[in-house]
Amino acid sequence: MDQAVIKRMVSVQRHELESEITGLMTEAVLLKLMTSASSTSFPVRAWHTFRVDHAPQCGFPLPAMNERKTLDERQQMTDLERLRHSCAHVMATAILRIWPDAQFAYGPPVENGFYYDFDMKHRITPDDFEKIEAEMKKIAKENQKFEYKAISRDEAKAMAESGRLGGLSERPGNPSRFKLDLIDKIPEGEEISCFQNGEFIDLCAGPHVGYTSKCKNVKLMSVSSSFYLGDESKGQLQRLYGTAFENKELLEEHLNRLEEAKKRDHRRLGRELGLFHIDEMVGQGLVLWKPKGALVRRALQDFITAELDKQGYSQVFTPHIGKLELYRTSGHFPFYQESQYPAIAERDVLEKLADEDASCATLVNGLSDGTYEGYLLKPMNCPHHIKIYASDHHSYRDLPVRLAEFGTVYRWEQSGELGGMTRVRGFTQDDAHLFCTPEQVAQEVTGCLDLVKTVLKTLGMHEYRVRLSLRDPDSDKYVGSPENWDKAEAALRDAVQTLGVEYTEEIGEAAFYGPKIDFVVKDVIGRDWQLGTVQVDYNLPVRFGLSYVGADNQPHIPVMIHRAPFGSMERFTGLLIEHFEGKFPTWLAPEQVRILPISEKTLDHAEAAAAKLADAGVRLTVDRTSDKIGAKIRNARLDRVPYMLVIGQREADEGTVSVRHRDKDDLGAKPLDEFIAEITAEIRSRSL
RNA sequence: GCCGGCUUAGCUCAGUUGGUAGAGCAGCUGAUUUGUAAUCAGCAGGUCAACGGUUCGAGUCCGUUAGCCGGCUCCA
Repeated sequence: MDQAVIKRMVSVQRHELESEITGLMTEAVLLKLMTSASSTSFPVRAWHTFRVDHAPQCGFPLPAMNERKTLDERQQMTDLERLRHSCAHVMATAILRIWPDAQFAYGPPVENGFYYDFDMKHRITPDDFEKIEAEMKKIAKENQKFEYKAISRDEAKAMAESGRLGGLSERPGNPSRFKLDLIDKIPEGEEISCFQNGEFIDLCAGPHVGYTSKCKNVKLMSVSSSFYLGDESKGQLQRLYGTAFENKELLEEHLNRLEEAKKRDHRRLGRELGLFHIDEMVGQGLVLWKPKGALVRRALQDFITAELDKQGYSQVFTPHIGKLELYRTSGHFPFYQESQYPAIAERDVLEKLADEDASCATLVNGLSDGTYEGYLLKPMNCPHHIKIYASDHHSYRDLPVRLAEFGTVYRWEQSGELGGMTRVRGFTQDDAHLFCTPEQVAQEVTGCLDLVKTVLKTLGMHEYRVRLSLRDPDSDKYVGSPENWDKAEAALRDAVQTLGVEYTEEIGEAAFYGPKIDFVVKDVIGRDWQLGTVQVDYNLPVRFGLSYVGADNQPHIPVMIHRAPFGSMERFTGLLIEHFEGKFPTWLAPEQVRILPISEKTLDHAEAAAAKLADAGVRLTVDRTSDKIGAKIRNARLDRVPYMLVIGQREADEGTVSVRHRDKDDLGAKPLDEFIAEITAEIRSRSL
């Protein structure tokens, strides 16, 4: 184990021993922590898992590439995947014809196409695409046959050594180092197969289409970098992405869809609709909610707040910072320093160190090991909520205690990770922590899941998947008793089954302190984003020495549930913008009605109608420009305003408004009062 | 953080082989008072991301930095 890691572990364990909560920790946990400094697997993996799984804002982990699928599994490709995988071979052939030094690693089909990872001297840029595509089309025209061959391990190695595997048989080059490694990864006794098309032979389990002529409807999409087998230490490869379809029409349809998708990108719509802004001078990943975006957020928060009131939550407010001591106790400091904004040292400390001419390192180390005290921008809300719980004595009769807050947290995400509203450095979680008895866990989790489901249903978001993350019984990285784990997992499984949606159970994906359920949705360019999450936690209550008095008049440790139905307001709103293409349902729309007077002559009537609508709580504006009615309608539609009310002389005389919906065109004239009744009902019911 | 690409007016983009910046939309002003997706005219708007270099001369070539975009890694 890395010396530095051991050192940090020991320091935290010492700290834990010294802290008053230690006495309340279970013997099992303590023993595990004490013995773990010499163990090779527990602490690092446990902390790693904590780090990966605990945050409500999580992406979805990529499938482990080094987990070798069996031959059978690999050969279960759909026809389209088979075609795309074959295109990857054609692409490799083309690249080798142009740059014979290319070394190929791994080239699977993926959701919307295929890629191949390779290493070579020349750096591919989009300018090269045309050339490569032309060569690929030539290869398709040559109509090479894909030929399967089973070869012995020695043969395979010999071919790779001479550079003929994943290289050009006619122009043997250096050893194919990735292929050599991949051969070693094939279990002894398993068949080693390769496929040859024309001059190109590749180590490959297949399957492939019959001939390269099938591979003519291809398009190279983008080039990027990757690591061999996803391992940073193994050097950087170039990854060239392409897509392919059975025919030209399907390919073009796909490309058109991508163009359409770009138009609903929340970064673009956010700017066009004036919803949010991210300013270089404020800081990367720090979202400024503009007035219209703020209205959307307020509507969402009002919605959640109403649901929480129904379900017996208590809303709380906590500060944006807390003492380092708080995060030393929770365990987040100093382990996550690299993903936190640097700590804020106390003024006295700074003055003292300045007098001593101390170095920055002295300050940083002192803050890390607790010599000096300071504050941290909160990276999560749990510790603050825990302290609210701990500030009162609790009987089992009081539980569950449900503390909710729209809590803003700050995390120093890597700069390359930031983007739009979906991955940011400051975000507000619609967070809550439930403290309950072990017996109450199942019921509380069900309640949380119902809330997530209600939220997603109300917003018409049906395209999500649910992941139940369980522990790996063969691993020793989890804290808590197996009985508690069984209970927690059973409770989560029962709960997720009542959801009535499909879910996947993923062994080994649990947090080290407990299992969890995540809701994952896709953005317009197909990336997975975790939104809602429900997590069961047996660990933090122990670390903070939480307790309640049970029916037996003895102290017991409560179970904590972390949950956030939106995940974060920023991410959720970003995905919502894309989901609705900016056409928010009326209850969410920042501008619900725009009144369009035909001319200035009816402006007074328009203003009178506006006053009545505003009285009824409708968000509206009046278009006072001297544009013609056609232009006013066009502008309102571009702004995605749900309802337009046209008021001309006719309407003024009759006391009506001509209603136009952004999607349904002219709905005809009706009395203003009737429209007000209809739209307020629509808003109240949060109808889609 | 890593690899690659990009950065010209508020937005979308032109700008030949280096010869000191253009359009459309938006904005502003004026005219127009209009019946269901763009009325007309004028005006204004730029240290060509920043800094440094090569050159008689740099938006254009080279370097550094920042930001953005796509991946990778990461996401307590």
